[in-house]
Amino acid sequence: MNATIYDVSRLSGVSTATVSRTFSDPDRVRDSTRQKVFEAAEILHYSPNAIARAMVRQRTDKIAFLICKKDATILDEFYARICESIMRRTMQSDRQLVISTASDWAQAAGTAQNKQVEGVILGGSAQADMVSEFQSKRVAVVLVNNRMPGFDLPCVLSDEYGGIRLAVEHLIQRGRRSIAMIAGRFSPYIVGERYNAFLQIMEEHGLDAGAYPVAMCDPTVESAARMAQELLSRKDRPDAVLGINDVIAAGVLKAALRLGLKVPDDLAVVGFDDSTICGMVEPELTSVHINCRLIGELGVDRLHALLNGEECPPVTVVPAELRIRGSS
Amino acid sequence: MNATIYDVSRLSGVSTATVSRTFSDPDRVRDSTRQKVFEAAEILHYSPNAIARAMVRQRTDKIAFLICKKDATILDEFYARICESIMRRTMQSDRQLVISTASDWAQAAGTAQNKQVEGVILGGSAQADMVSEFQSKRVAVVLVNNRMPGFDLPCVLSDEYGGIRLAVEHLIQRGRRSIAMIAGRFSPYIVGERYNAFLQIMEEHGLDAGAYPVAMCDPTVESAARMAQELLSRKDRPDAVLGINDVIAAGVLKAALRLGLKVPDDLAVVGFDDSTICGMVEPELTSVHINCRLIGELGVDRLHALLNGEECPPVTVVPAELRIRGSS
DNA sequence: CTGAAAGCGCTAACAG
DNA sequence: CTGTTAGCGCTTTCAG
Repeated sequence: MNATIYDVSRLSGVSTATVSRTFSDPDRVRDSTRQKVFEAAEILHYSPNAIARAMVRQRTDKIAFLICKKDATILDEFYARICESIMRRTMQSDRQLVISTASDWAQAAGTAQNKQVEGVILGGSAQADMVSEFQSKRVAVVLVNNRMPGFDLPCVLSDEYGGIRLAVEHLIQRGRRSIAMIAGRFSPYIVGERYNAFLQIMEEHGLDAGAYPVAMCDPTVESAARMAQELLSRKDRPDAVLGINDVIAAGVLKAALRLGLKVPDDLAVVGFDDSTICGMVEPELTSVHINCRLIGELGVDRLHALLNGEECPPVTVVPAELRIRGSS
Repeated sequence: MNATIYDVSRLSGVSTATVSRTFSDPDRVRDSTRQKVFEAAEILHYSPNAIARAMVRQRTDKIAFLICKKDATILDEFYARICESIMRRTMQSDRQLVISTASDWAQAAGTAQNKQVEGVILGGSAQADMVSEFQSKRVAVVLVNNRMPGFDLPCVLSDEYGGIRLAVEHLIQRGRRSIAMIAGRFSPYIVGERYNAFLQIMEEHGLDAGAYPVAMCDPTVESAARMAQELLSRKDRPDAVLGINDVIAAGVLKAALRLGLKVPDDLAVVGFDDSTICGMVEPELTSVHINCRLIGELGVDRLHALLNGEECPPVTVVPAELRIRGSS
């Protein structure tokens, strides 16, 4: 069916070994030979059979992106963005990508698919035992948007702290002084980072971060709206609310609307993630933008480095930006 | 490193051929033999090497999901949903999935990756020449959310017509009579279906679908908002607007808010797709729900059928549902 | 720099 | 129902 190395060998008049070398390491054959081989290959539409190659090399050049998250996975816009970037970047390399959920993956453990993977990018709140298992099977691991103390893994993070700083300082600059934060049950790492950053930066500016209880609601708009409605009904209501992400912030916007508060006059609202939601609501939502494309690319690059035995920085932090819109 | 078929053969005392049979078609060996083999395999942690198998079988069991869309791909929630379902379904089978964009794919044509795929699910507005090319390479093709007259391909569609009917009849039931539609430059197939359905169903109910120009805006909220603002400023403004999808409907909601119109009292708004947006806006958006999970699963099933040489219905239509919320 | 030859792990006739 | 045997297409020593 498809041309094989034998066909090329015959047509070009060199041995199959030389054809093989020509394709896997062109510098190891003489110029003129290389040319002959490539010409023959061209004519025959030959390109190496990856399966046969994988078999003899005992390598698959296959990596995986696992989203460690119970509910919505790729449906979470944030992961969808990272995923897209990882897809693109991997396509450019000569490695192959399989995308899956941590739970699906664990379930299918022992599958051929599963065993062929030489490296994984773990997104979200990966479990330590999962990482240990990969390491014991000598599968390279890179963490994205998470870190795991005690493990020697490269990780790629967005600057949560810096993002919160941008948001808080923006609100302060707009004259807001009583700023509340509403958090939600998302990835513990993310919540921890953003929440601590909030406390720290408020304090730094001499503001009382403890003036309002930092509410921990379910990660849904409705839950956030209810919580916000309560918060905004207090006589000492805040003049600004920082949502730990855009969904929460959208809930705050809803609450404001229901209570007849004008945004941003009576209340400024800022979100985090800069997702599509921001443009859908009225007024549009100010939010901290995370460079998901870059995170994805760096994740792939780190994994490739690891797989190629190259040096690899343990932590990479991607800067955040503030996108100012109508809500503040 | 890993146990091979030889190890199992030796430990269980049968030939490698029998071990092979035991794994690829258990019914073809005697009960007692099968047991012996599985026991030995268990002990050795053996499982067939997919690469070696692929090599001799000359099959890869690899399929692809290609999203045919210029801009946002997996970032489009609709495709993300279908994609997720396809991922899950494929995981359950013994085939492997690669996900890509039509453009990325075309660009990387001739790659090993690319050549290994035995079947593709094409989502969105696939080009005829792409399909022809696949067919000429004897790659099985299934269409999802699109159809291509003149090609003999199974396709899985959602019931656009039925969805629009649900939406329009719901509005009529709510007492609305002057209903306008706002469309946008999305996939020509989708726009065509939904638009024609609108005209037809309006007429069926003796309503004038031509009372308002069916606007064709850019597929962004802002563009929709502008268009809606114009439409809603007419002295004979409609009492209901049907957005061709949720983004457009969100734009209508924005316009209403800006003009001080009360939704749903002054204006009912209905969207299509039932995306996350629906819950983010205030009031929440009534929308036509599409069963993306089912579409994805059926897509995979059809492709598997094709690949297995089984009979396969040419067209499968998945019913739509209306999710009624505050905006109507 | 190039060639000959020995597999990688598995399956598929073909016999028995 | 089971064993023997000949490869699948490629890489990689080891010689030359």
